Amino acid sequence: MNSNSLAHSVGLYQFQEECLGLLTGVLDVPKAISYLIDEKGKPVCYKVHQLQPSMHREYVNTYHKYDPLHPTLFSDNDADVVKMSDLVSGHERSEHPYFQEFINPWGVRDIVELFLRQDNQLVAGFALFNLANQPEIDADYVRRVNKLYQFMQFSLEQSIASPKNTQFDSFCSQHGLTNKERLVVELVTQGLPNKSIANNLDCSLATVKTHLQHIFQKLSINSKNELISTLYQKH
Amino acid sequence: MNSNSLAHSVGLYQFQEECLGLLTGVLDVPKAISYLIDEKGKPVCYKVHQLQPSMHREYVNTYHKYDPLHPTLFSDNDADVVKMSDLVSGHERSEHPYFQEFINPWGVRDIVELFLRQDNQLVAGFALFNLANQPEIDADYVRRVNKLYQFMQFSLEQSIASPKNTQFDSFCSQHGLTNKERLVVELVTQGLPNKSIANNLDCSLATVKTHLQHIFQKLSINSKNELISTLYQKH
DNA sequence: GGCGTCATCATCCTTCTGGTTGATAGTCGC
DNA sequence: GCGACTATCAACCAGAAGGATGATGACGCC
Repeated sequence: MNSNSLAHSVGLYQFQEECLGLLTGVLDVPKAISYLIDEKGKPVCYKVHQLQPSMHREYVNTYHKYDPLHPTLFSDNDADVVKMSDLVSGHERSEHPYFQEFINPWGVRDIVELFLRQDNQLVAGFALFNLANQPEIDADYVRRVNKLYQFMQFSLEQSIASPKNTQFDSFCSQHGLTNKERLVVELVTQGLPNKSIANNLDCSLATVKTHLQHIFQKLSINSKNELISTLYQKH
Repeated sequence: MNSNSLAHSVGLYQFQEECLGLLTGVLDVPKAISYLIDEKGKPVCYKVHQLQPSMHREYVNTYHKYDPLHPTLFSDNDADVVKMSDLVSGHERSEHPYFQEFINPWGVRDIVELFLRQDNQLVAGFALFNLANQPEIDADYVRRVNKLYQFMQFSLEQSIASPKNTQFDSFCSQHGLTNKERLVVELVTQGLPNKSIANNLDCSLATVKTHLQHIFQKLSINSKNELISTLYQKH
């Protein structure tokens, strides 16, 4: 277990939700989506804001591989707030199937993507949509997004170092939980049923159950209920 | 800040600065001021944003004692975001020296004050000014302030360790749980399966399940997992 | 007395969980 | 390369939990 990925599961799930609420609550955002990024760089735990499920499905099934804002493209640099229109030429915009078949038909003019990092590694992303029937994204909007981003990143860094999370961390290390197992624990503490956990992690129910089995064994417990209560009683 | 309050507010100083930056960066705020609140309820560690030193001096020397938004007035309730114009009558506004001599001459039309709390105790405040030459504060502005406040408070709770004083009683009363139901909730938080709960309460499994049904209805949840997690996270 | 609430229990049915076994595939260290 | 660990998934089963409905006795209230 390396120190990078250690950071992954620490309270991120709820943090992500709060961030999405902040962005959509403060800015004029008709659609937005956020995700965590697992140890392989894959987006998981999607949370959407007024985004059609069918649009998301199209993206996940097909178009994600053409996404010029896909997190894997930004894992090795230090990009934080990126605007799609700054990256894509007019030619691409009119020619490439990603735009012809996906972005344009859904009425999307532009997207601003935010990347949160821990120890220089991507851990979460947020995509804010700008639609064709809206005012265009201007410099002031970008400035605000940057301000919000700055505070989110600050808050994230604070949270990780906080006693609450170091306790969670040491709890997990104490019992030798792997990264995936930690993430599962976190989702369990949110009160989610296994099916939702599987959806969030984009894996099968069987996998979730196997992870749980291992967690139960490592902690010498028998149920998710016990997991939550032991977790909170230690704190 | 003395050593006492330092212990109380480790990390708050920078947190306050970041919050002020967030508020002034995202909202249209011509002047703002923030402060921490020491153990006696006194504002300390002022940080200003485009606010004239002389105005601040006047306030600190003289007018603070008339301030209808002064933190001491809100320490015993759970006010979070407060607008001056909601508290002050037109009569006061035109008659009272605080307005005649201080607020009005400085061109201030309205003020929105935010109060951050830790363990139900005030720890920091933020005053956002609205000037006479600006658009008036509207509902949307207040909504945005509330969103920002919500995230600030969340971030604070994440960042700073605090003995989780889960007001269990108030939680139960809030949702109108009966005594038996409270008892069931308590046993659920111990991670017990229904059968054990039944044994503990010396009643049948069916009864426990009925109690749980009622609890779930009252809290609008679906499972014991959710029950435990809402209990620990929301309060 | 009648009404509402609370606590109690039962039955029936569906879904979710936990436990087990077994299998594949990738990574890491030696 | 080999073994240990990790992540993934499948199938199966027993038992637990969730949801609906109905019923009974106790209590307090107007």
